[in-house]
Amino acid sequence: MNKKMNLEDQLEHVKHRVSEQIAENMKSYGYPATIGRVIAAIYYAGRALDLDELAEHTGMSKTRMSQVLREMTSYNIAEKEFVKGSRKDHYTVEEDYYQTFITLFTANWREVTIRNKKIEQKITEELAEIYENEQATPEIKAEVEILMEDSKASIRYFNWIEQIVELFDSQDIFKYVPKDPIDEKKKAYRFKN
Amino acid sequence: MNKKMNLEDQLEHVKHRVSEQIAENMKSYGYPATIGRVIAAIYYAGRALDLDELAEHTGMSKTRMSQVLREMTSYNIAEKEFVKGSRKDHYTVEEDYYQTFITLFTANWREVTIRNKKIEQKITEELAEIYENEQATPEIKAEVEILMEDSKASIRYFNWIEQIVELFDSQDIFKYVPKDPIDEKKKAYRFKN
DNA sequence: CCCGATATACACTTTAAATTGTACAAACTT
DNA sequence: AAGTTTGTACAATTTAAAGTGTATATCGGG
Repeated sequence: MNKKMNLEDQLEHVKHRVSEQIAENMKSYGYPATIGRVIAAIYYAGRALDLDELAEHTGMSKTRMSQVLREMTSYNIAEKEFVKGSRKDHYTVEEDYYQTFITLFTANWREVTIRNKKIEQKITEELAEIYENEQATPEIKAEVEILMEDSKASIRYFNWIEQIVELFDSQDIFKYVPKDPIDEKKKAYRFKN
Repeated sequence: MNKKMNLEDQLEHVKHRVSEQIAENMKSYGYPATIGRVIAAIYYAGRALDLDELAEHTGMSKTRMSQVLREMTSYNIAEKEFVKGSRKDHYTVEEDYYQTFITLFTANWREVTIRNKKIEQKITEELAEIYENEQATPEIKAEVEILMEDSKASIRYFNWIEQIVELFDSQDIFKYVPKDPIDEKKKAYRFKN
């Protein structure tokens, strides 16, 4: 630790570290790190920021900010906020950690289930076609039946995933794994600013 | 769909599609797609495979197989199985979808909590140091206090994540979101082969 | 103790994802 | 209507991740 740093710089250093930490966590969620930097920037600013300000704070191009904020709004972890007298789009972000987890987790897995159910649909059709082909030998038919079973098992699994998603999305998860009581309280005045 | 394909080829085509589907899903879990191809290869083979066989089935290099299987064993979704009369390492994989989800989910989030708790530790120390510096003005101290609160909130959140991990790892999740009854039954004779 | 077989270390190549810069369209100002 | 300001499309570049090939250490069998 550089002892010559003044206290303001040390504070900035801490904030930067937190920002990188959130960025890294976004990667673990399966999303671009830049999302984390944007969240940190807006959080520390304490107000909605526009694309130029975000580019400034993150040290990235405005183009990238545009891309990332679009992605974030699509997941509902950022939203535009009207600012009087300004033509620029200003963005706020979800600041509740629990909610961000839930939102990103569910967005990811919803996508997965939709994709997989579509594929299973196609596979089922393809298998039925093979099965009904008059050239199908008993051996072939037996193998088709196994693959059909696999497909059904896969669908059952994705139904379970859907229910998991629903468990989080509905907030019911907190019934089984409660938030820390302190955070429970905070919710009450979260929108005071 | 190419009508000239014979039925065996059509079956292979379905299997290949499933393999790619699992591969794609691994990416959504945040792991390399190749893991999915390895799982599919071993599943369809119906027995433990060695690195050369896996390279053959996946069309990839043996080196890559070595890397991926090491990664998989580290997550406990693959394990070596002794095969009499062979010097090669043979691998089996976890075939239960639910369990694979749980294993990969918990591996990922455990890593995240460990990493973040370490960082919060450092940040707390750094903030304490700033706070106790005799040059710290009241404004600085006030800001440190806010950052300290943030840090504590972060730790509370990661404690919650740890509990979520435990919920899955302990299989308690199935109490709240049960498996499909059919899969529940299957468990009983899963190890018959 | 040497030989062939195996897995992997390591440096390199390829592929995919993140990021940028330029150009332009839409909306606003005068 | 000409001139700004803003956001973003699109192609190009950079960076990071996945994958390969050669070289080598390790092990078991003769």
